[in-house]
Amino acid sequence: MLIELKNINKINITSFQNDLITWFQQEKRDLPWRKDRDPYKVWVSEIMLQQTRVDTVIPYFNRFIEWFPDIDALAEAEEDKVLKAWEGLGYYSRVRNLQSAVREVKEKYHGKVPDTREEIATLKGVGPYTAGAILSIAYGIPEPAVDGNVMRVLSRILLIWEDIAKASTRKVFEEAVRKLISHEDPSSFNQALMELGALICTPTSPSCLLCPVREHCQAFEEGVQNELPVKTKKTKTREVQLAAAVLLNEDGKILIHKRPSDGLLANLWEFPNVELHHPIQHERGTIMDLFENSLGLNVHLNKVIGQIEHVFSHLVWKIKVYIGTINNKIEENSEWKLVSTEEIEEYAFPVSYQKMYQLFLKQQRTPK
DNA sequence: TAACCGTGGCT
DNA sequence: TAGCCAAGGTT
Repeated sequence: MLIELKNINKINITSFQNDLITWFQQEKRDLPWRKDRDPYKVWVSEIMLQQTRVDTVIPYFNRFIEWFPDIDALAEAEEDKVLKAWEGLGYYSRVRNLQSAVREVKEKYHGKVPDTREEIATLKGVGPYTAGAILSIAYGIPEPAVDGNVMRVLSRILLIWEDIAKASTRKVFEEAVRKLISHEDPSSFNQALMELGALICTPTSPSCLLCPVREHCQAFEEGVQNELPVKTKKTKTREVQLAAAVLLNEDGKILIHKRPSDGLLANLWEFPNVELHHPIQHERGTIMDLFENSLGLNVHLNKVIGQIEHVFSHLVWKIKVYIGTINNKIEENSEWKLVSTEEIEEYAFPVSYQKMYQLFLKQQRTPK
């Protein structure tokens, strides 16, 4: 760590801070979470922005703040409505953790978001980056907020060759930021590093000729900006075969199921489905048996209406989609619901099952 | 440490 | 197109 950071001595820190912050003040994007420094809104935006693009987040952020304008509103909301607000954003545990943490802030901290790293970092879903982001942006405290942008930018400026895919590497950059950060304007400094990474110092083909801190950049000086940062490749995804069905009862209502409260897509809704472990199970009759065993209901699968391939970050679902019927009377409870096509809009589904529902609607429009 | 946890845009 | 990538956190 010390060996890497010797390159900090080559930086004129005051000049670097000034060039970076001046550029940021002139060029920063007008984003909805930059309208004020409300710690709650900063917090919501930082959670949404985790592994998610700015353009994707903007409409979600606006609607989320409209539905849940403050800590009280989110603390008191139904989880199903909170998940509906997050529908399509991905990484759904983020918002369940956020609501849990907001409730803790309401009860334990009288509704005020903590302003120390020790306290804020204990909140669910608030890791080292998010803690630093809230502390610096909402409270003006000079704490590092090291995300992928910051590691990319500083790896180039300081010529740091450590693998940023390794979790332990983040500490190297936090130490660097602690030495570089402006104590006059920590908020602008941290945001400027990220903004620079997003707009200028991009992963591929960085716009060095437009860069406000080019003269401080050791990678540019050596012509190796395209070799940084060092990031090892991830392992490839595994494949899961599923059969899923839109099942209608005698009244034309659709059977839906709430997923378990942990693991993939936790607490989101889905259509009944079974995993196909062996090739032999791909016969329709066998799949019907699997459904009946899994649901404890008399199921008839009418026909296949399509095939869906859905890619997650670490696995691929290949879903054979059926339309079918159920004869038995079903007891609705917290886990199983029979819903009309109007009522279904109130439930949060992952994108894979939204695609499946679109297949069903298309089938309804063009019967036989 | 490395796997898990989503989605959509880009090359 | 298939892989890479984006303001990470949890286990």
